[in-house]
Amino acid sequence: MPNFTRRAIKESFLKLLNQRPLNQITVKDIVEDCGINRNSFYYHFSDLPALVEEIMAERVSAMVENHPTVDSVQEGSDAIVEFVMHNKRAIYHIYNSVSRDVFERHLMEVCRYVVTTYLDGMLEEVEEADRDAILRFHRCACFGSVIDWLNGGMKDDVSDYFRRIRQLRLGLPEK
Amino acid sequence: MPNFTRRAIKESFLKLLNQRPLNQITVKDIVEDCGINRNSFYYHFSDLPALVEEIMAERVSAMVENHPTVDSVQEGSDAIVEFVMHNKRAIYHIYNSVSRDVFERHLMEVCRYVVTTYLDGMLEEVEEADRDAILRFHRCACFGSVIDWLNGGMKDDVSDYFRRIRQLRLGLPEK
DNA sequence: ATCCCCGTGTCCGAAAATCAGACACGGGGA
DNA sequence: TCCCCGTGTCTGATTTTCGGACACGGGGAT
Repeated sequence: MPNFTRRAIKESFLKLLNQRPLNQITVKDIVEDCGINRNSFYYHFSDLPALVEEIMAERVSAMVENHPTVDSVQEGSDAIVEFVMHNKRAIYHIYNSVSRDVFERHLMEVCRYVVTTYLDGMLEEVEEADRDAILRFHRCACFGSVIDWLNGGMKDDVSDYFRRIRQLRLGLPEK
Repeated sequence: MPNFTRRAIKESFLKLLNQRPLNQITVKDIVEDCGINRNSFYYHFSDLPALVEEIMAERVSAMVENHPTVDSVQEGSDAIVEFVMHNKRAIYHIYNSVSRDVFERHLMEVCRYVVTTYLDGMLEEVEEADRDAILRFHRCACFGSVIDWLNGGMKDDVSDYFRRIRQLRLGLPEK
């Protein structure tokens, strides 16, 4: 549980990320913000990209843990919406920066988790190849919705996008 | 700035203090809550009363720093009200425990600061002995208001008490 | 082009903080 | 009375943080 410095570094980073884009945040800024020695930063993280990587991975697993039993695609997408809306500004800065790939990779991982957790049980009688295709379709739909929302200036509520997807039920075999 | 463990101890303590009275909180509870070794607690604080003492003192100075230029008794009492209302449950548990004296001592210090900061300038032509008496009266009035509020079950808004005091202007020489 | 400032990443040894493990003490319940 | 549990203290090992230094490279100024 300890390693409070490690946590303080992350908090300072996210705090700064809510103020300006990532490429305007230096290691020096972070260590000065939480008042620690610069070497202590490098003791915990090899460099700044490593910090970004860890935070992204952390958010994914935290979200998964907060919704351990996703028993409906509603709950699943709610988790994604909650995550995205709560970290709105930080996501904006990460997305519009050199670390876009890191964010997209983890976002895709979240979508994969949510979609497979819910849909897998509904596709038991579907052939393996078809099932993979359907899951991939839904996963990419979730992912793309968030990306679209980001590119659209983050104006609308993301949940609208997901609601539309659920209503369409594209790629789902008729019962 | 560092010493994050020290801060984590305080946060855990206040967290627990929002759940149950102080005499039901042990050192063991605190160290387990923030996941540190028990010795690390004793490294930072000699014992639990010392922790209470430091937190109280800290809140006083924080409040003073947040209102560096109290240019009206309105602002001054607002600071007290804000402090009291924001730490409602914690104050309740501290007040109804063995550490009541610690709380009262620091609360009185807050009132002293607020009252003297504002009233001192208004009492320049008053004699030394009278000025002291007037200041003491107002200081104790602020202090007593909070105590009264605590004893009354913390139901009303404390600001009502202060408003009444300001309206009465007892002990203030007529201009 | 050159200089210079600044952040980076790395190293070192010193200092501080955290740890595990033990001990005696005292209060309170069985 | 015995026993459990939290306390407060100690020791030494380990981890973490620190200050200070270094070379490197990019970018702005001259």
